[in-house]
Amino acid sequence: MFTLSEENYLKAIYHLESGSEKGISTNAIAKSLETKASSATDMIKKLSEKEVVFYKKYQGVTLTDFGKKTAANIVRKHRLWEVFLVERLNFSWDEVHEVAEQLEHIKSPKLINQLDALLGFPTHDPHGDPIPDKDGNVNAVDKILLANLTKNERGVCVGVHDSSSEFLRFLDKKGITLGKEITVLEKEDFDDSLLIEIDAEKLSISKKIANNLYIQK
Amino acid sequence: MFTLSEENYLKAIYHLESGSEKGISTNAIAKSLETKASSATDMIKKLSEKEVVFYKKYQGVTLTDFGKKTAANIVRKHRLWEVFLVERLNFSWDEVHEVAEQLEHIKSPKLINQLDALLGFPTHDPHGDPIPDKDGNVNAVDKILLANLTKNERGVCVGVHDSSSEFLRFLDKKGITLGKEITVLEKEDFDDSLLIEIDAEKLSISKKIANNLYIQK
DNA sequence: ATTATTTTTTAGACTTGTCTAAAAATTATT
DNA sequence: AATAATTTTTAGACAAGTCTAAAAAATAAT
Repeated sequence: MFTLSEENYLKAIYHLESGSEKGISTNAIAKSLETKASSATDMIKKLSEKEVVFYKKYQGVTLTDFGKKTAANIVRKHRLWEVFLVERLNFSWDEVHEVAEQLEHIKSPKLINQLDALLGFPTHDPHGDPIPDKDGNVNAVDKILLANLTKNERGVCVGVHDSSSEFLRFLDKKGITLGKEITVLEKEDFDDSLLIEIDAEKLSISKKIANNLYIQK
Repeated sequence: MFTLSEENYLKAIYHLESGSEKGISTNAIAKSLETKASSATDMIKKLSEKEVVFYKKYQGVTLTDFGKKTAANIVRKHRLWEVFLVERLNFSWDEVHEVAEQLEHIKSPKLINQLDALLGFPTHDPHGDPIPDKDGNVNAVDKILLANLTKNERGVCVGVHDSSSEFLRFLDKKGITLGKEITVLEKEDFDDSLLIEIDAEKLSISKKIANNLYIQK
């Protein structure tokens, strides 16, 4: 069994690992958890003892298979709870993160399996992120950043990279939600902004926004 | 804001207070939390600092109004989650306690208000215990122990005193559930056992059972 | 009304998870 | 390749919550 702190470190390492081939640095872990490198080192040693990470001094860490499965299960719980909050408790997608951060640590296999069933075995959370299955497997989808579409290309909005409340509320304000179709009408060389069409209306989108929205062609 | 440990102490004191006029002894608190008296003393001091209990050395503690409200809110959350687990996630009444002990510490007023609404503003948990409202008020019902009924008296089963899994599973086995009507046919002086009628069948009930079942006349 | 027993508190220690400051190792730079 | 800069680790300290053992206070018993 893992403590709250151990679970948070595992989750952070899990997220950092997707998207980098090498071991995860102590500094990266510390930064992502808003703590100090020395604290991260201490915890890494503990996690290594518990055989959820491989660790060699100064070489960073990688999750073991057991570690991956454990971390994926925490992410699974987090995302299932997010679905529950949005679909059953009228939370909006920018309100769920904090609460899910708490709920993900509740220990009860029955609870999470029943919740999964109640929600109809959802595959994605409200931000479009995939929900790992009971064995920790995730269906990777071939989504790309809106910024990588070329002129006249078209796709469906399927996820966000930045899931901060600020960004999500911005999207709400602009009428950009998951499932909507987006067409790139223009790409502006000057500032890399995009002119897109959504709901039959033209909308200008900054580079920053385009780099945080996932599209499926 | 209160730590997990502080919340558990508050809840224990809250439960001990209902049913005793005087201050709650250090020993009683320690026993109910399965810890040592010295630990209880330490925590009592901290709770006193935070003004949720009145405390005078060697005199035991009582909850302040603020403490009562805080504790009642934890109990409210515990019981609402129990209802959710039974009514929405197919838990049986003997499985909910452990999980609710975890869920009761989740901090999100919106979560608990929405959950309350989702469940249709229930007034009692699966064991018949009343759910405090947002202000911490509880509707005390005039329930009495089955053991206190006299021969030929009749009432509806409305709650349990002991809510251990063992006892609850025993009741399941005997077909005794909340809402059922029970009539006392005989009281046996020898061992204080009862002969009751339930579902038009006769059933012999030991003193211990009769002292753990609440009836409303 | 003393003495004995029980309860409560204090004192000091231990664990978990964190921190700062300094030392050691690695990586980057010239 | 040697030095500078950065990263990582170690050492020692601290807060929260717990424990054991001993002291102090309250209660019970003779």
